[in-house]
Amino acid sequence: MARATIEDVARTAGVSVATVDRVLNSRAAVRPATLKRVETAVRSLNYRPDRLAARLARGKEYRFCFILPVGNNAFMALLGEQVRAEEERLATEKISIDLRLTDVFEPMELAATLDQIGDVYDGVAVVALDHPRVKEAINGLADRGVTVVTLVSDVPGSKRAHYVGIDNAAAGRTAATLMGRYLEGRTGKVGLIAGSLSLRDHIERQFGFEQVMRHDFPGLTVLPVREAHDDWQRVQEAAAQLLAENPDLIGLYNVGAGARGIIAALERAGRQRDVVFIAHELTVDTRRALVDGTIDILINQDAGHEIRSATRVLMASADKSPIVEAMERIRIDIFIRDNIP
Amino acid sequence: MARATIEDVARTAGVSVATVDRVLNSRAAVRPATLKRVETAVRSLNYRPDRLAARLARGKEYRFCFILPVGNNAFMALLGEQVRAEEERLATEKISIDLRLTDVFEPMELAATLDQIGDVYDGVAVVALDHPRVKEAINGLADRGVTVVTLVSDVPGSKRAHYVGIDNAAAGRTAATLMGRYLEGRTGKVGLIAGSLSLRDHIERQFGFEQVMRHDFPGLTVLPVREAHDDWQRVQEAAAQLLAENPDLIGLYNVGAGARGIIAALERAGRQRDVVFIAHELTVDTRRALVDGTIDILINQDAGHEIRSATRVLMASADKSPIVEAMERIRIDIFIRDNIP
DNA sequence: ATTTTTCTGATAGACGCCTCTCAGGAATTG
DNA sequence: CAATTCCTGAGAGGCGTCTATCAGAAAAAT
Repeated sequence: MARATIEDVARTAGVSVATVDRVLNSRAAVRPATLKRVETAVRSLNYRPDRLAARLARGKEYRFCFILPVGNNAFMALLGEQVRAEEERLATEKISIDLRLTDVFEPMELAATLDQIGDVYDGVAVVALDHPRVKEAINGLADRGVTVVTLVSDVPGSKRAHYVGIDNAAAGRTAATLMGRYLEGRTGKVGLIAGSLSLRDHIERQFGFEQVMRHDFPGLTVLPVREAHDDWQRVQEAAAQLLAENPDLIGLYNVGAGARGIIAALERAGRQRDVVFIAHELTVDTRRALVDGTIDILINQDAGHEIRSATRVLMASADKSPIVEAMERIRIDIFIRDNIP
Repeated sequence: MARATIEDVARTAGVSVATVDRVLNSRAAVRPATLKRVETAVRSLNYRPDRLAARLARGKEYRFCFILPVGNNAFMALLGEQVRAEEERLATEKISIDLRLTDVFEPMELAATLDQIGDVYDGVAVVALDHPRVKEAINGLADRGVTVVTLVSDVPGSKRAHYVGIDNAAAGRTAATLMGRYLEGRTGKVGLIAGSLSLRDHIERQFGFEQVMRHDFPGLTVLPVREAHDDWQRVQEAAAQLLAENPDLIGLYNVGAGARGIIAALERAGRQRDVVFIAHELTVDTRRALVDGTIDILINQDAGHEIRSATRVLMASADKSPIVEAMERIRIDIFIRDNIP
């Protein structure tokens, strides 16, 4: 009942181990008849090479590179921490991970970083900007045989092998539905603050949010979006202004980062309780605000999960093994006071 | 820059490979002085044995057993599927998993099943009932050296190595807060239907729910819980009765399984829109009802994640390797129409 | 039928670690 | 100081797969 080995396959197929290996790893030409016999044996024994032994024998050290944005973005810092943790964890498995920081708001710089990446890496994971130049750089890497995975923000139409992140339009719709239900029966204005409208994830969230708002909650008026570049100080200014100009503001959705600024603005105005505030990403700031009641709902993507998923996908692509779809789907987490992890 | 091997450690410590091995696997007595030298070398080289090579060399096939409840419980069926999927997935890694079904509502039967489990297994994962006899059986297994992990429902105070599941009191509080916010400003009655009050997870959820309701939403009156044994037909009867007796029922929380029954009752009474309905676990039935709007909020625990987490924990315990806490924490997922996976 | 060309078998040597044996050296006891 | 017990070194063999080589067998081409 023990697992079948390559020798068992060879024996039942009546061929040598070498031939089985030739078939399995398409190493050399094998006559169709022999090929068929091997394949039959593999199936009948339900043989699948032992991953551990294979990796050991190949003796290959996988090298991956993660490219994250620089800056004082709490969520990105979290991602960075997780990359380091993953690196540490995978050190026992012949996998090394490098972490590079670059300016996300600068497509040219990001593209240059991508271009420079040598062929030392088997795979690259990048928090990307949806820009033609960046797309081109990603395609260049892919053409050179490097697996590219986009992280958090996708570049659709590029040759990236996989996108690791949430469905941002759905996240926006989620925010809208919850906002609408929390404000059920009331009328008033809802404000929106985004990082940058050149970040694909932000536009998509905004799109989803406004779509649901318009369709399902006509009593709520969505104000024009304000851009604040994911910098909490600029976010705070925008929020303060929004609050001052709209005494009847009853909802606030922070599409991007920098929730800290809104928290400060709300508390300064003393309107934490009056405004339903929905933000993204669980960080030290948002966690506290959620417990305090300043933030009513937090929409989150699990940074640790994303990093681990990205490496799993890169590994699978490196040794051509399949991935478990369900395992790699990043969920849109909803956190309220009571279910914070 | 390549990873250090056991030979490197031996060399820098000035001892033999055998001695390093003795230290690492506490195989035989080693003089304190030598031990210290080896430990220093290990640290300075940041040596950590290659997991793959170790597992290969040990050549051990791990055998785990999962014990799940029989019956027509959709969530449990899902768990079963996931066990089978995991078994398939891990076949390439020398890990075999058996699945046994037993009646959860019968402590004696469950305990008997646990007692019978031979020493063939390295680990057991069980959806347990919190009952003295069951606790005893779990302790018996643990004493025999079998790692036991409780799944979905815990048995506190037992010698289980780990609990894989959500914090059910928090889940109950989560349900209550969302219910309260959705019903903000309104007054009326809220009904509760549970599976069995001898299931620990159900009591805890109920407890959490009532706690928050009482404290934060005095305008809502929680009716006495009804038990319906997780059977959708009995659940339907209970729900129908509840609806008939309480025309001012505006909220319904299904603590256990059998949401299908409530969905049917609500639809038959034509009150899907008037009652805020919160249920647990994403299944084909609840998914549809969520999309339709009959269910307003679904609280979920990811079956796939739980099964994978359980095997990871069992494996880690088997080869004494550490686990990543964050990876094994089962989240309380909140699903609304818009973020269903 | 003979010469090529194409397949196949046998086998050895990694990969990094585990497990066990055996002999000899070191420390401990009397 | 001898006798005992305790440590340590050296090394072999194995885990399941990969990679490579080389000779010989089978098929294809001449």
